Amino acid sequence: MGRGKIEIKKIENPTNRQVTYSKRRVGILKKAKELTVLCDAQVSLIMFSSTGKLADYCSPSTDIKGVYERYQVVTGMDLWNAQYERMQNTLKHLNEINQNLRKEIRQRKGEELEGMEIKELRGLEQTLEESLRIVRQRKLKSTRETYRALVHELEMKDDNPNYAFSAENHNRVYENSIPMVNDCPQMFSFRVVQPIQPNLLGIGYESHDLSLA
Amino acid sequence: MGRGKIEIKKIENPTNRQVTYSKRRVGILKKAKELTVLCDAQVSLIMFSSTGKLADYCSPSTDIKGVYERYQVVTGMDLWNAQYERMQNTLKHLNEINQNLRKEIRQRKGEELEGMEIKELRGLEQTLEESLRIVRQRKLKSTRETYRALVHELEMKDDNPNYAFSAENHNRVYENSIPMVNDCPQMFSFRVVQPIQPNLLGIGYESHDLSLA
DNA sequence: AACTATTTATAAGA
DNA sequence: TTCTTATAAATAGTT
Repeated sequence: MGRGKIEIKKIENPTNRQVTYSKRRVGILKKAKELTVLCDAQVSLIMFSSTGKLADYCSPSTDIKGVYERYQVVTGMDLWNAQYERMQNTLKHLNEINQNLRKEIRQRKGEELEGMEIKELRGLEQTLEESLRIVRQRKLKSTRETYRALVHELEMKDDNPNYAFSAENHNRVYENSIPMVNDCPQMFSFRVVQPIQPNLLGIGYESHDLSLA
Repeated sequence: MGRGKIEIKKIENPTNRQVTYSKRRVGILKKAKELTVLCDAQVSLIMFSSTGKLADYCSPSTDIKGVYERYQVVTGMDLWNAQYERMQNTLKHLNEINQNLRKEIRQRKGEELEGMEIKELRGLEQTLEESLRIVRQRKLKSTRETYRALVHELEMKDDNPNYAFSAENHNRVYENSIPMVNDCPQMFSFRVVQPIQPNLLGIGYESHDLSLA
């Protein structure tokens, strides 16, 4: 496409080469843009001249990073460094650990006991018994403290008739946190931490029966 | 350059668009190759069709990785950070999940009950009771099965005096499944499963007391 | 950088 | 898809 046909081989004259590069660079960039628009394609074109000058084009729907990432996904090519691989391994490892933790929880819930030997079952039974003992102890302690707080409050009311023990007050006091006049209040303040993914991070001990013990 | 001039805008007819893409893809690839050869340039061309199909060219003097590294050097752009940050977030997230799973396990063990409200304690108590019930049921089932196996073996011995009830035989039969003649755990071998990373992956129900139940 | 003869790319049709 | 072909577009050599 010119005054004469040329052979496709390196142009030895540097000036001619540079001139041809300039012309063709414009041409191919135009082609890339047209392809993007006409055909709704994603195109990334990067060129370095023999003198090292950079010219590039990238479809507006994305950027170099995006194209690069997509390219590596499609080709499965490892474009990233050792650090990336290390991170992937860590990621994989953490996932395995989490799977195992989930399994332990399921077993502690009495699910998925099929593969367990009797010795393991006995060990699990013992830890559950111990846990239950501790939790009951704790619950008892909590209950006693709440009771003491209530008694204390009633005593204050008796001692001081001006003390407002209204229904509102009562509700407010017992609704979320229970102030311990003579004990540790932080025990009852419960901060709800918003999990990033509730279904993954949540810890729930669903109460089967909410009536008082 | 065709039977008629076309406007450079998206070709709405999908078939035409695909056909044009195919033709122009060939054309631009040819241009890229020619530019490489004629002008001794480094060219990287990556194209995704609107259907997601990849086509690419890269000068033989380098590869995609090399071109992008060079691009990075010249532009000062960090192509890795986006991906790296995303992975770091995933890592962080997995770690949070991990922490929460560990916390749930600790609480199911009766540890770290300090921050819990009485309602939660009651829920935990109930789930532990339920778990314990299931585990005991399972243990009982295991025990019965082992007992039946033992009885069966003894019957075979009675019926057939030639049946070898040697020490070896005995060990083989009772090595993994546990015969409960009088519920004697230390009698049996305890297989320790080596975790991949003991401190991270192991599931252990450490028996607090190995004396007979 | 412009010009323009010529080659090349490709749009439309088969 | 592939081939054909008229025509548009790109560009080699020139100025």
